[in-house]
Amino acid sequence: MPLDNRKKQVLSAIVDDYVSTYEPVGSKSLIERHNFTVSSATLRNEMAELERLGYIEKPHTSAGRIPSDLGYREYVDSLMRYDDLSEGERQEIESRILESVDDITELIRSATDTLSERTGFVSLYMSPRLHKSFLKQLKMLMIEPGKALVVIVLSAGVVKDKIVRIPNFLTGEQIMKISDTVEQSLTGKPLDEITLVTVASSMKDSDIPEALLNQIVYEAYTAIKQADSLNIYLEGENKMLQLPDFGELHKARNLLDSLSNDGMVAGYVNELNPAEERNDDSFMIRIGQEITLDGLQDCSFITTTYKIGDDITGNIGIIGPKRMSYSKVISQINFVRKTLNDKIKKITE
Amino acid sequence: MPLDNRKKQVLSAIVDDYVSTYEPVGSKSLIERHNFTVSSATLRNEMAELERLGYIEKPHTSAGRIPSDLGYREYVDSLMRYDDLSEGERQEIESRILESVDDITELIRSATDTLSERTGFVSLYMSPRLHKSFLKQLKMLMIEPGKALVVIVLSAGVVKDKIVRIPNFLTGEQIMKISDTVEQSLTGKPLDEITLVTVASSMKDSDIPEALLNQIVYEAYTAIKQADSLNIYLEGENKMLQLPDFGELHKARNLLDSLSNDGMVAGYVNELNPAEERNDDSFMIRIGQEITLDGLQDCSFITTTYKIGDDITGNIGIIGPKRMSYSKVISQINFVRKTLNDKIKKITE
DNA sequence: GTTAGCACTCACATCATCCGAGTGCTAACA
DNA sequence: TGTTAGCACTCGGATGATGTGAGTGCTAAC
Repeated sequence: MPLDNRKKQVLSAIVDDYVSTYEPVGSKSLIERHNFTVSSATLRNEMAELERLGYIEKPHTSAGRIPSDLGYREYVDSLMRYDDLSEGERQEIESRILESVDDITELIRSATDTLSERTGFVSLYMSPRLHKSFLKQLKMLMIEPGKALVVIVLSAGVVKDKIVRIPNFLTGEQIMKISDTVEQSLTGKPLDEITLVTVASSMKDSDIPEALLNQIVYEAYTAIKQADSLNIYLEGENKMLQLPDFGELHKARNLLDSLSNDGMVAGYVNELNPAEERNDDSFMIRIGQEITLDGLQDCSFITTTYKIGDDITGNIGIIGPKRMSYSKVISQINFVRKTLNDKIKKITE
Repeated sequence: MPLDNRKKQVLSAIVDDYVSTYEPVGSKSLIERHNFTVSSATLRNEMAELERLGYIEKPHTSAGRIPSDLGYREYVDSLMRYDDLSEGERQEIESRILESVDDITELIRSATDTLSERTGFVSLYMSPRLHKSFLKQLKMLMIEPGKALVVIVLSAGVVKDKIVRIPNFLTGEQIMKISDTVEQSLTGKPLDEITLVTVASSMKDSDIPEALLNQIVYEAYTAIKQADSLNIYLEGENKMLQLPDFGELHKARNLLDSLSNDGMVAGYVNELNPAEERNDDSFMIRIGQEITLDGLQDCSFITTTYKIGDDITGNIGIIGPKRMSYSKVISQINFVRKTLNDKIKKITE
């Protein structure tokens, strides 16, 4: 049963007030701040009803109401109006995100830092998911006997490398030859189609004794696979301590302990990415109890997608208190994403 | 004027008690916990004297005494006894520090993580200082027109790379030739002797028009210099919130805000490294007000040095509350450093 | 030089009290 | 039937008085 119009107004007003004051809002202060044409008594009735429906709740009997997770959800899904950034804000963001650097990672990181600075919350990015990207080059460079550097160039100019062990007696020329062979047979293949078998079979005509190749094959394979590993970068954890939401020490502890487990957070953010083909402009939003990560039930996740070329995507977003100004934050993320994508495009031509 | 024996005992006992209880220690509880042969009244006299000399202080009139920074300093310099780690502890540390990986950075990081886990404090490492290391290889790899990867191999097998812009029309062969030329003239040079002029002059006999080389020269030079940039890695910030020392929110905020400024901390830790040639076993210890970094005056820094080969050093250590068990922490750091150095040696042969 | 004794200090915990913003409910009103 | 005024009630939080106890410095005697 959808909410009637006045209930929507009331809920929206409660969320707005609570977000800006961080105090439970009562019927009387609601009247004072907003242009309701009815009396506080009527609002009390509406509020009682909204509470019965689960959209708002009371911290205790004699206090005002605060939005429940369901209330925030309703607000985000259908009540809030999107803010537009001012020209000044846009310029600030644009100038803050570095583009001079040729390293895409630096670029993404600066976008993430910008997000944290502008929202005052934790921001994050996930490293690009490369399994859809294809191999453009693979070189092996002898570093010293027994040690080589594998350099992998992927579509959109993403470069990864890894030091690997090789048999001690292999010479630089042999390594080059091997790497050329492997490169030739793998070039153009998407990363997720490259398996240990693919790599091995690419070398079966080599004049290096097969038994000796195993180690190299394996190392080259792990180097390729490692390029596709999932990393997360978090920025601005300390800023969360400024928020009243985490003003009690045990809450702050909980929060930071949870966030310090990078792997868990990365896994969760990754899960949020739904169906492969989707609208890039959309946001993944998780509020309060919707979050299945221990210790982050007072938070909300808002993430979206950035793109490198056509095949490679990653996530960028924020983790903030669920009591946040969703419209403001979303419009910030939206513009940062847009700017980031533009600048990535510029760099990768 | 050095402290007489009994004063040393008293100070030492006060530090020990305060560290373990986090409560100001009074004359009576001092008698109870330690085998003093004198009465509490005598201790009170000694304590009044120690206070006059600046080694201990009172939080307020009717409380016990706590060590001052000077008191901790005296304790660290001449009163404490070094702990030995148990066999079990040693084994735990040794097994916790990865050695399977060929990446030295991973190895150092795991040592740092171990430190944080075992002390419950923030641990840190500084990236290796490479200016003393010498260039062993320099390769430029064409990635796509206008873009190349510069790979630098330094002594002790340290590898760095950077993507650089190159003139669009240069071919892969030309790049290889250029990089061979540069490599030939720079190999064996310590990093801090490589300047823009050195790099440029290495190419003056090349058959590429000089004007066009400028960009490459500059990029190669920055790639080399960037390899020597100073990075810091901090681990375990969240653990500090568990400590009573930062049990008040504003203190916790202060602490985390200060620690979040990586650059400041890195600069400070770097400063702590004194004269170039020094005993590697030594520790840099800074206590409370001795620390010139804003917001960290309730902390102590304890850092030491790790080595990669003969030319390359870096720092590893902890930042904890100044009220810490110095002997325990130092022995942990000491053993971690030792283990780390051993494993680095094993990896680099 | 050491010690027992004692008056004094002061942070902290406990408890009682008060205040006020907010609620639900009832009865009257449009 | 929906709206409103009025009212009794709730309860968290602020305020203030009080008591407790660990600790101190000082003095005088050993």
